[in-house]
Amino acid sequence: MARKTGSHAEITGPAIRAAALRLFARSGYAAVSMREIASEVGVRAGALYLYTPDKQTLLFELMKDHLEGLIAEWRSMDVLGAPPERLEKFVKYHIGYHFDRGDDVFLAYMELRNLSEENFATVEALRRAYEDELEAVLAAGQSDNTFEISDVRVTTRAMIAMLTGVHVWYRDGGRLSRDSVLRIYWDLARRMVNA
Amino acid sequence: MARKTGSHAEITGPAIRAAALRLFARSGYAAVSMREIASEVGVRAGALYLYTPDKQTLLFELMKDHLEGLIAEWRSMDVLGAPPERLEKFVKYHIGYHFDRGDDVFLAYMELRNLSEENFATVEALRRAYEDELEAVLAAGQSDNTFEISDVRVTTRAMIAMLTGVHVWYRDGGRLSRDSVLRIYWDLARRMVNA
DNA sequence: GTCTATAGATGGATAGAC
DNA sequence: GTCTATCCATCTATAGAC
Repeated sequence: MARKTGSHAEITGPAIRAAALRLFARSGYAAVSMREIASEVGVRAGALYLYTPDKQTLLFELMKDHLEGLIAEWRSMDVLGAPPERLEKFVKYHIGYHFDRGDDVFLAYMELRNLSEENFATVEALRRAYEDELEAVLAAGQSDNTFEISDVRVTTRAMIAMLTGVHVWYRDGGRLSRDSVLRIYWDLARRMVNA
Repeated sequence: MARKTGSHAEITGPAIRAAALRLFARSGYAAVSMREIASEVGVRAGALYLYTPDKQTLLFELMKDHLEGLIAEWRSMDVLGAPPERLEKFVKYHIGYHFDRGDDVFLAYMELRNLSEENFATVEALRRAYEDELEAVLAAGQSDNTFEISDVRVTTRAMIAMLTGVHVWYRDGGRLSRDSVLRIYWDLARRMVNA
């Protein structure tokens, strides 16, 4: 962790973001100090300001980059298959993302309150765009009668909440394997739309 | 809001708790100052310490009292009906509680990270006890084959997450009435267990 | 690029007057 | 029961040395 004085632009920047992500996710944005982040990286607090104009921007960019990546990656893999296949793919993609990047997902979910008004609007639009990806799948299935859904919008929100909840309890090495969890949640999602 | 100096023990105590609840839910525990709470109540910060030993205890008691009430009220109304009826009752009870006491539910859900180790253990046990109430209903339905569930524990958690998510988007006066929301979520929950 | 030092603000909590 | 005043810790962010 500790590091001697010198030039390390290539590693310090990402290290700061990684430390901030981990600490924000664990303790909450407001409860984490810049000194704490710096200490985790092995620099002094002042050095952080070479990489971010302020703490708020650090939080905002973590959330924004995460959500943009989440959406872009999904769009790159969503194909025009039948709605049930697309839904299965979405469910497993979403939960798989939680397995590997749980802190990112958690942060984007928990720290909305600590964004400035302007940053909140940007992040909220991204969250809505991601939700719309699932909603499009459900709507497609309703149109061709492979799904039976009473309210597409509410079902979308309910399903996202259900899937995101996996981060509350899942830990690697526990009672269930990742594959088991994927199977169970896909089964629940499938039933929610009568597929 | 502002109030003259004098004795107001009967109203100041509850007013402090109400203000703290609202502010903690809106901005997060760590982001709210004791001065802010006091200002909302119409007293100075020092006066708060006549009613709570410290800020941490204020948070803890809000969460603890809410969860104890949530569990006690449910236990007082859960009867030994058939599992599908009991599940319907639970779903509507849980969401109904969100409608009327959204801040309490939100707080107990979001501020776990800001509890001291000891307080966390207490609150976590209460949360688990509430989860167990739903799990008992699902397990009963699995035993008598009115439900078809692949993993009772995971289904319990998934359902709680789904139901709790209603607080993210529901607002009175929106597109859907409370009754519509209850109906839609009950339908989703019913499908999750193939009832 | 990082450090030391510090300005300037704000935080939780307490003491003592009323 | 509440207020004023304040202690002391801590915070974000900046300035200037290296």
